[in-house]
Amino acid sequence: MKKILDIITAKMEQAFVDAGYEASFGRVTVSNRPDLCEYQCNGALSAAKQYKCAPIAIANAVAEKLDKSDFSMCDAVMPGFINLKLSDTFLQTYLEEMRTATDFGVEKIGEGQTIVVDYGGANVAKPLHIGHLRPAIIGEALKRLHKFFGYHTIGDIHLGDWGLQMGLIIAELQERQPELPYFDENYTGEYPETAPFTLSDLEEIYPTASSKKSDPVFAEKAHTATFELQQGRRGYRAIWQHIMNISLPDLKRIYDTLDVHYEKWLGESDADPYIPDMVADLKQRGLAVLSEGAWVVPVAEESDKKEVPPMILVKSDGSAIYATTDLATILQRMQDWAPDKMLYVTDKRQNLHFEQVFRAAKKSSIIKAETQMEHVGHGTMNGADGKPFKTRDGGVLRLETLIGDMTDFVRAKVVENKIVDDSEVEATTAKIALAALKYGDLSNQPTKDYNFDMERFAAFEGNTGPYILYTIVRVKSILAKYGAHEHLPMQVPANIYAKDLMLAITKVGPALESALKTSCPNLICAYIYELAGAVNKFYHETRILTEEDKALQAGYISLIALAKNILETCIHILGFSAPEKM
RNA sequence: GCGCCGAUAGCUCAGUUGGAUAGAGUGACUGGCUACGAACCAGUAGGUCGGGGGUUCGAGUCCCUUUCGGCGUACCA
Repeated sequence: MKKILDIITAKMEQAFVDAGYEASFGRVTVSNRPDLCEYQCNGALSAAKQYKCAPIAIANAVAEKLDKSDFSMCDAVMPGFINLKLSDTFLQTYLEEMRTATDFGVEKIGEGQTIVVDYGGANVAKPLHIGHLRPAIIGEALKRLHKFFGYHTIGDIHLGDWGLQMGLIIAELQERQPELPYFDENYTGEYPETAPFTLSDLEEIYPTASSKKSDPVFAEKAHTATFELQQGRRGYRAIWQHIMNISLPDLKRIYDTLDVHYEKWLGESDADPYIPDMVADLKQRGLAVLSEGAWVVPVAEESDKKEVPPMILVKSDGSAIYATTDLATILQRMQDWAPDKMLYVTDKRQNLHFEQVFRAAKKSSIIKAETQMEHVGHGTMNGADGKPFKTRDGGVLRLETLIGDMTDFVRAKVVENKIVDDSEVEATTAKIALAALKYGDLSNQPTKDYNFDMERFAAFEGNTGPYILYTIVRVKSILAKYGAHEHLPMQVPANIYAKDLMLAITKVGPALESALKTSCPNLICAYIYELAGAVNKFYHETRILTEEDKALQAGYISLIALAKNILETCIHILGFSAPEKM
């Protein structure tokens, strides 16, 4: 379906042409003065300079020429705005078409294209912490948004399972249990099937090892272990496999509670087989050069305003670094899936790193010239006091703890309100808590830091996830009381609240599309908050179930059913869902 | 040093290629349930958009400058 703005703009452009002006001045926007009009055109103001005449004269001439068949109002007002209101019949027809179309008639602009969304960044052997929340939530939303627009989407967690962190664990393990066969280079037998450590051991081993990085002797051991692991040392590979076997199920379990699901559970280690040939090729083609003992790919460009350091391909100790695995991963993705677009959702501090990798990928033709590479760098989640999130003892807060705290907080309210039966408390609580957590995060611009305030996010009033859910639940309740409502046609709006709601409904396509194009899920949140507000106002001002005019009543039901479907579609994209009661 | 990002109501944030009176939420105060769910709706108060200069008929938005804060700047990820 055509977007309303496009329909009106086309008419306005024609009116500018008919009045003797350039079509480009005919751009129409949503009104910033809803008290005056629904849509507006400011083109006469900008045209005034070029045509050297009063803007109001142009506005009057254009308004005169405009095809007014779809408008109930078209006013040229000082200093030169053209104010528009849509006619009721136009709106009714448009909504009827939205109602009967697939996905509200939103154009599937991603049809036939493939996108890889890289949005996990979870490290094996390390519990997920609050730093993993944003990439998971934002990435999942962006992936679902692309899917909505028809893209073939592949979400890849890109596990951190290959770098120095693995070497650190191996080195620490060797210090603790040097007698294990994994460390005996002459050992040729089978290694035990059971790991010599548990999940909770791992969760303690890694931080301990990490804190010893400043010890040069230990650091050297860790680097050597990393190198040898990457070279394929048998015992180390066996330890690595143990770590994977223990970590992955736990990671999946937690991502499941967040309703975050990956199509691919690949990691840095899966890029490893591609590295030797890739490095040899880059060296052979002269794209990689030796510098300060390391092989690097110079990626600086003439037009750079800043200094862009070369991308390190092979460290001076011979081992791979994250840039190497990221580049090899791109190679693997191009070979296996040939995506048109790759989206990376990670902390914004990695921006330069991805700039380097993307340039190297392009320079070496690992990607095509037209392959879109985008780094969605997100900001940090801070505590309610605006300072970095810490536990009481100064440690990093585990993601599971955060989810648990939010769940406990919400459960207390659910129990207190006694809306659902005891048997449904947990399921309802989980849905509300997830909505609070995800909406609280996604309603912020991805690039900005924000403060996590549990009481504010889980508040059942204001611009929150629970408010959106509540709106949906209310409508569900009234629809259930009304009965079958799937095939009721739209009606001409009977009051101003109905018309406002209809206008809000028509904006779903544009809202989702700009969220897609800017990789900003917060635009979806802003939209559904506006839509939910329109629903609540309408609901509050209009008696629906007691309406005696049955045709009008059917129109009302059809209207709120459509609004509810849009809200549910949008929250599904955001990654949460509404309960039946709350 | 160089570069990137941010600063808007007490607090948390919007503000769509420059446009009409800078908007929400929250907190404060007030009104609305013998009406489909009051986790809702309505209203009041609260702003020299960090400071200064410039471009423009018009600047929160563009340019310059400056203050403060965060971050990045080749062998961590």
